[in-house]
Amino acid sequence: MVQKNSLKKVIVITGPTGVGKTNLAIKISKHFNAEIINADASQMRKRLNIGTAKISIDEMQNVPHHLIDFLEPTESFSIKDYVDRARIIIDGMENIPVIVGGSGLYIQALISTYNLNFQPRKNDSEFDELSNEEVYAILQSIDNEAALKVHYNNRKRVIRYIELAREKNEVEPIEPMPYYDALVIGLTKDRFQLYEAINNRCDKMIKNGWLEEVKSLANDGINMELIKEIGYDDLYKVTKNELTLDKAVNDIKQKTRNYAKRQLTWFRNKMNCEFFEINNSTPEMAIERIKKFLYNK
RNA sequence: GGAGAGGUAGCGAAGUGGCUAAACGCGGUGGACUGUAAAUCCACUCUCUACGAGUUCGAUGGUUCGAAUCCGUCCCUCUCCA
Repeated sequence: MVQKNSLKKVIVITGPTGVGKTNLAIKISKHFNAEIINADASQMRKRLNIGTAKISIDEMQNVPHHLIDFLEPTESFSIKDYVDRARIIIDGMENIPVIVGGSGLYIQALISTYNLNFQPRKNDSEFDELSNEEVYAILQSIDNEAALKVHYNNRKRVIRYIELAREKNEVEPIEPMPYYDALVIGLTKDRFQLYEAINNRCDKMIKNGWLEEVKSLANDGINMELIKEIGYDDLYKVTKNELTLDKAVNDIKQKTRNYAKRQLTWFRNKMNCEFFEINNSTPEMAIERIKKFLYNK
């Protein structure tokens, strides 16, 4: 059993999209002379700048940033890749690591001992001809316990559970435990205000040239269908005159709001967050809390 | 002023005498989720003291054992003609 106080201390700043993570992270990092490790899957990708609200070099204010802007737009990447790279960076870091982002699963996998020794997801077509119910029946027959955890319509997860079940005997189980001593700060905001912020930010992104960003990607032959980040496909359709800009913008706002809600569900139920309501708390309060966590004072 | 069409739950939209508290879609809310996670999926959504009860389908008055559905009157919206 690893003693908790022997684990490396890390700060995590998470929260739904548009809540103001970046801003707070910079303030905190400057105060503690910390370094930021990005935990936002979308912001890892190069050239998806405006649409993912990626921090600019200026905004970084000389705070070192890691694992941001390093993947090709459609390059495949997984949680395991992320965890491996992030841990190398964090474990070798002299300064305080501040993990910032909204990809809950990535954060969870990074700060705890997720079992990532299984084979990655395959792209096999074994199940192509089968209905959801039929695929689910296969899972039931080989691992009924796993089957009870998914809905048969959640095809992606059902298939993944089949893959895991087939490997189960070859992979050593790992107890879920903390990997770092993490203080997880979850930023929240009144729902209505959060949605307004998302809407406004989306309008701003369009003004800042998001559509041009999309055009440039498409012009360079990037397969736009492989970009699953919210908005890119909608705007691509606008460039092809398949959708009006107005409609696209509305759809994007809608999808982003839905996404923020899903994130909140995750933070509430899957992560051990200390929530900071952004209207009722100041960066100074967060800094005080972090001081207490780091230096026990 | 005349002729037509229509007013259904937050929105769009079915329903045209009992099986309707009212299909379906959207939105909203809650939830699941250990390898593409800005993904994938599920549930709930008139009200309440909630395995039961109470109020709904523009308003109002009727017909009927029974109406969102049939009839009268009124109000409002849209299109066309003046």
